[in-house]
Amino acid sequence: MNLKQLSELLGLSQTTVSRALNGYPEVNEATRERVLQAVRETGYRPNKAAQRLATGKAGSLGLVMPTAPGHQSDVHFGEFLAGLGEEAVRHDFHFVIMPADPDDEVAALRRLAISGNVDALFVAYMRGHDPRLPMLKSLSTPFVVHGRSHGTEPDYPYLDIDNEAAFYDAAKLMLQLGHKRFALMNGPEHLDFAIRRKQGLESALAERGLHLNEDCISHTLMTDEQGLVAMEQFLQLPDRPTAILCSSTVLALGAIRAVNQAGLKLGEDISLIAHDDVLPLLKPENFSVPLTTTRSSLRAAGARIAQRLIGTVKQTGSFPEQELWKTELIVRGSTGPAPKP
Amino acid sequence: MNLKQLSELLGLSQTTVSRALNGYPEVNEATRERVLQAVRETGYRPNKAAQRLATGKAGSLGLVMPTAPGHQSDVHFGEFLAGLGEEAVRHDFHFVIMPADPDDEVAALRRLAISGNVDALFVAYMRGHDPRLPMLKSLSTPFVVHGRSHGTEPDYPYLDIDNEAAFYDAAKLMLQLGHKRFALMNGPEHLDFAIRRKQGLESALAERGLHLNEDCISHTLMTDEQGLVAMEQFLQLPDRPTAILCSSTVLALGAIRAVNQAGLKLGEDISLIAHDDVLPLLKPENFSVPLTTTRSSLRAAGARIAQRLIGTVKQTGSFPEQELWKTELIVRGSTGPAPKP
DNA sequence: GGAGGACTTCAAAGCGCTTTGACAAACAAC
DNA sequence: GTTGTTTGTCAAAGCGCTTTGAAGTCCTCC
Repeated sequence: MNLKQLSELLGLSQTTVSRALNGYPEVNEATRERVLQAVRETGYRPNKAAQRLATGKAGSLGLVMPTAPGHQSDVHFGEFLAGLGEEAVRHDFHFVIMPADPDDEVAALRRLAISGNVDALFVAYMRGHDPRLPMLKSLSTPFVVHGRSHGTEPDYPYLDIDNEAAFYDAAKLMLQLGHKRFALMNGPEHLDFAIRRKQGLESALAERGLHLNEDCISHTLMTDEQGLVAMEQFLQLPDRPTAILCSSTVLALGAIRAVNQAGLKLGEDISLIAHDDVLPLLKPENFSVPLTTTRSSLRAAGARIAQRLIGTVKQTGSFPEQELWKTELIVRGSTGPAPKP
Repeated sequence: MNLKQLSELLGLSQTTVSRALNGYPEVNEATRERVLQAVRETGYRPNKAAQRLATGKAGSLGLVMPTAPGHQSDVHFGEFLAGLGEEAVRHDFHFVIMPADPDDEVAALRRLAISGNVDALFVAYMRGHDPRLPMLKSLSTPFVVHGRSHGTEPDYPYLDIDNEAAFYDAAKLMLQLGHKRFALMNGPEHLDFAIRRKQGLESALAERGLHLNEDCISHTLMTDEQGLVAMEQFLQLPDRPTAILCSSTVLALGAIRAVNQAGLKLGEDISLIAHDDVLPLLKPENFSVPLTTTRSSLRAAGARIAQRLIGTVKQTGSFPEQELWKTELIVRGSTGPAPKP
């Protein structure tokens, strides 16, 4: 059943039926009702590809999903997608997800944009000097970045959390508790949030004349295994750190296993603050020792970005181009006074 | 840059350029090379919507993502998507994801299929007597179901794991270890896998003349919190169970917290076997007491389904309509002999 | 020298929708 | 009775691609 058949069935032109369906005012209400009735009876649905072709709008957001045979799937991605979805479902938008090898992201994003399949793009996993930004700016597809790109003029639309402040505050708390020896379990070095969190920690330390030793920084994928390995290494250091900042509750999961295996007590021998993306699976309060965290909901960020993107596409309302969300520092049991030497 | 412009630029007809790009044999190799060169220089990409409209094929798989403001995002979904993606990326397929309220799944799936936006559908979270099956059969869009639907003639294409055998085997192991009092921590009651796993357990018990008490069955969402709650209730039963079968490592996570909090020892006081979907975040070997599991990779299932769907769309090769994968029973530390009374 | 083939290329139709510009019909105003 | 204004409807063009059917060119072979 297509528009032509439907209009023949009704003895109307395609124009009139199309307008009746799309809410145009120049259609007699009685006619519109007849059309709607026929749609209900026949189950007619407009062909999206044709609509897209005719209007240039498709009601869809595009994103690139990094994937590869060996590539670990990322819980953060799923959670973010849930946030996007929550908002998209309200506006009858859908997603076009292009899976791509992480090394091929620029090209994949470009393909997606130019394909004419999406109205707007969402971009994540930002790096320092991210090569996708110049590319995106040269295109006419609207986009919003989750995160920022260190080293690039911040003149693009983004939503980020204040990673630097988050880790600055976390470090401050540790300092107040008397900790002097810090370690940082961070995400991959090239990622923007990792850069900023490190800066946040370092500037808090610098204020007290302290310095972060290279041995006490790990940059790894955000998996619990990597957390375990990194923590094991920290614990073997001659002058082992007592204050750990950790970029994810996922890393913390492994880190805490290492602490337990070493027979140490979290919140006494070792204090730890993790960044909490509010993953449903890893609630900080559910850890055997509840975790002190810097918190910001990934899902809420997803919903907000969807809102901005859809608003832009539909031209309803205007939004700030740049948003920087503060994180909350939530103190629980995993932080305590520095142990006496 | 569109096909018309490109062909004018080259002084060729649209036909020839189109054929050159799509690998048709009736194009002079020299001409094809010229076209390809021009594509490289101009960055031309065909408009997908137009291609879709012209060919009826879009190179996309459709799926419905259950979501709602209060709805917990599901790690299993993300992991499955990763599997689909892994395969899709090889064939330059993408996904169209329609977020939908869980109560609206049938309609959402229908919309997605009829929209003409997808070549094939993937369907999950199967229920007993699933209402989506009759609907799907009435459409002409190819689809593959992950799971099965208890109570429906199995004449539709599916990929499932042998849930019944998995839990039958798990129960057998427990029985051999001398356990007599069983409990089941299952997923939502209406879901197909939950039905079959329960059957598997019950038939193993029946062989020994044992019976599963209603108190000893929980049907909940697969979250760690629900696991905690369910286990707490089991532990308060007057004649508390010693053998727990658990439908997910996520549930097990909470369950084990409850066991620990009760001061009991996993693998001694309580034995537990969980089903392991091979989530990267929850490796059974990383639990403080490594978990005995029935294992089947969700990600592998996703990849396989993508393979089947894409194969069907592209008409390359043929695949079995129905596949039933065996799970592996992997014995680790969480199972031990039944405690002496 | 003309028939038959192989090889290339092209103009035009069509996919299903939206939108432009034209046009009846009905009514109001002069 | 003409003109002007709404109101509701339509035919046709166009979105960017693929594909059909036709046709031009160049060989080969009798």
